[in-house]
Amino acid sequence: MDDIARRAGVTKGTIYLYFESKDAVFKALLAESIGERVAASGALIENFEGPTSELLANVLRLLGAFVAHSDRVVLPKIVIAEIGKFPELARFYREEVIGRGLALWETILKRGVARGEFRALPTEHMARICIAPILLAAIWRTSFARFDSEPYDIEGLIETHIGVLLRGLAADGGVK
Amino acid sequence: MDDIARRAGVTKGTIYLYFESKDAVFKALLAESIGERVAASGALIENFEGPTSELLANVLRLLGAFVAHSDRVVLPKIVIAEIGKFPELARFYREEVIGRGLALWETILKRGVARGEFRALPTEHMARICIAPILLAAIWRTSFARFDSEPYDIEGLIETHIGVLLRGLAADGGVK
Amino acid sequence: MDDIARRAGVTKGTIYLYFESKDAVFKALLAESIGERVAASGALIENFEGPTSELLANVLRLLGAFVAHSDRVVLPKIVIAEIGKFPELARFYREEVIGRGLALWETILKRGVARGEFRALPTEHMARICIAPILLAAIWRTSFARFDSEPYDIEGLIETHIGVLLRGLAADGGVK
Amino acid sequence: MDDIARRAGVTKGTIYLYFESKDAVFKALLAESIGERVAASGALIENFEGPTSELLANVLRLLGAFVAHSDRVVLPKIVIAEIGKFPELARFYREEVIGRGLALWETILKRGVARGEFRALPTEHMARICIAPILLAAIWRTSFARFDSEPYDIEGLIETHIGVLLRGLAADGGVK
DNA sequence: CATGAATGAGGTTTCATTCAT
DNA sequence: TATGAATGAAACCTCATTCAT
Repeated sequence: MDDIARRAGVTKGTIYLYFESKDAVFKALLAESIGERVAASGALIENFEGPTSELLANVLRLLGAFVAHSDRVVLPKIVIAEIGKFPELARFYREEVIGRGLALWETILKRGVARGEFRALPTEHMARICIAPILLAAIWRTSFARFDSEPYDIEGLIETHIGVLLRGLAADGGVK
Repeated sequence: MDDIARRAGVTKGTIYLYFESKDAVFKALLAESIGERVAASGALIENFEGPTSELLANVLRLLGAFVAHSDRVVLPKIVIAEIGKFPELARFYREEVIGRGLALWETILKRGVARGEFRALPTEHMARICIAPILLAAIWRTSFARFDSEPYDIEGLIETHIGVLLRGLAADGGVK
Repeated sequence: MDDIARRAGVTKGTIYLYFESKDAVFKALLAESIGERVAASGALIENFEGPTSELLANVLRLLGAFVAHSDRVVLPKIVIAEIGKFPELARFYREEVIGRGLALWETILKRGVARGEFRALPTEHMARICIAPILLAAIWRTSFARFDSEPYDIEGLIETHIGVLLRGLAADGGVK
Repeated sequence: MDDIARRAGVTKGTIYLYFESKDAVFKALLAESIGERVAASGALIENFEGPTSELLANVLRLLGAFVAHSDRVVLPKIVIAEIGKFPELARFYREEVIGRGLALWETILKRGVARGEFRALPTEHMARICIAPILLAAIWRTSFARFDSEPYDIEGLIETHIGVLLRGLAADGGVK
């Protein structure tokens, strides 16, 4: 908390004027970070008109940019690190962030299947496979990037992921 | 440390006879957990004779089983959680575990390309894409599984991952 | 202080315009609560004309009603609770409240002795014995009453106290 | 806790090796202080053979000596002071100390009535009247004694209390 | 006069580490 | 070699007090 306070340019006590507890600070951060993002993504998905492959690539690039450049990328790491002491935080993250995120991915995947673009694969697994490299990149950037002389190319990772994924998913075998 | 000591059937003080610090305990655990695994995998890869797709699937299934059933699955989570307090641990993990793991995956992928089975894609990214769902499953099991009424089907995830990945990687477009 | 401010319908800062410190707030509260009460009691005692037993009973009933119904009953508890942090408060209470209260009781008791109604007993002790059940009731109401399903009958306590006390004090052995 | 630790000649952390919380420290202190005392008093009362007036005086003198000389006399004050922060402590004290103490006093009083020594008065009130000067003395010694040049004569208080009380309670009007 | 945001010392509690036995 | 009592720094949190507006 001292750290958070110092970065905010205030003292520890001040934080407790605005948040009830450390838990609450994280929750608010998560809610604010995710709420808008999920809403925006939901709208984007709903209104998208082109091929699902393009939609899927767009969403992945959006998330990739977030992980590559936003300060909020620390959130997954914080949640994992604090779970031991604040179990309630895990529940909240599980439901509000992961749950809603997976739901969106399932929507995308089902759209692809319905339009005859994607093969029908278990969406619960596919949603996780889509997101996994994003999570890995987030953990990478917050935990290990400091040891590398040159920054890891997250955008390159995402493009490679998109390429392999779309080919792997394609209904016609991925050939053009 | 109390916890660790209790499970080991000794007292906290005893641990410090064998390890210099908490850091050192984790390091030893990592080294022991990974050392043999990497050595075994290295040998397996070196000696494998069949198609690389089979090799890749075998390794993923091995890792999947590890994540699904071993107690050691907690290690990634512990490393992420403790990084804030023990930066040295992160460095060690980065080099000894991740570094060597990625090297092995690059070996597999290059073998596939060399044999004309896989397309030539940036191996630094592909290695991470291969491993990402494994990491996700590890974090899932250690952090969020408790909130789900029925356990998540990690083996199913791995099989789906293998299916999509091999198709996405295949040199001939993935058609059979 | 936040609590006090909220109940007063102002904010914490405002209190410090009128009082120097938390100490000062309590002191003022004590002075105001007790000052008038002691003055009134002093006058009542001075002007009373009937038997001292009646005077004593009247004063006890007055105090009993105060303890049973007034919000100010919290004062003794507050003083006891805050003494550790505000020693000056204890000194003030000792002198202004207890000292003057005991003096009044000694006046009553001496009146009874002088008029041949009461036995001559050490007034320093008798004054405390008279007041003790009142203090006990105050502490009871502010600290333990919440655990009882039905409220404790403070008026009953006072009447019993008066009965026993007058009999115990009576010069003629308490028989009528 | 720092204070407690310093007086015990250890550091704050050490206390937590033996007690779960501050609450637990108080509870243990109360239980240990009172448990034996109540048990002893219970036995004393049960086995006493003489007149109840003597029994009552003995018990009061015992308690008086405790309040006058024991360090444990701080307990009532501590309970009252900490009630705001540790409500559980109040419940425990109410039940284990006050509840059992009042029960013992009611036993004594009923014995006196049964033997024709005491008048029949509401025991719930009488028990409190018996104990009230003891409580007052305890609070006095722990909170206000420091302001007096010469120590207050607690034994004198108790003797006076006994004298007045027995006379006030006596079935025959208190005359000898 | 009044506000309310901000402070910082102090409170309880945890835990990696040490050391006499 | 092993113990386990003890430490002390650091964590989260509270609250009396201050001060720019």
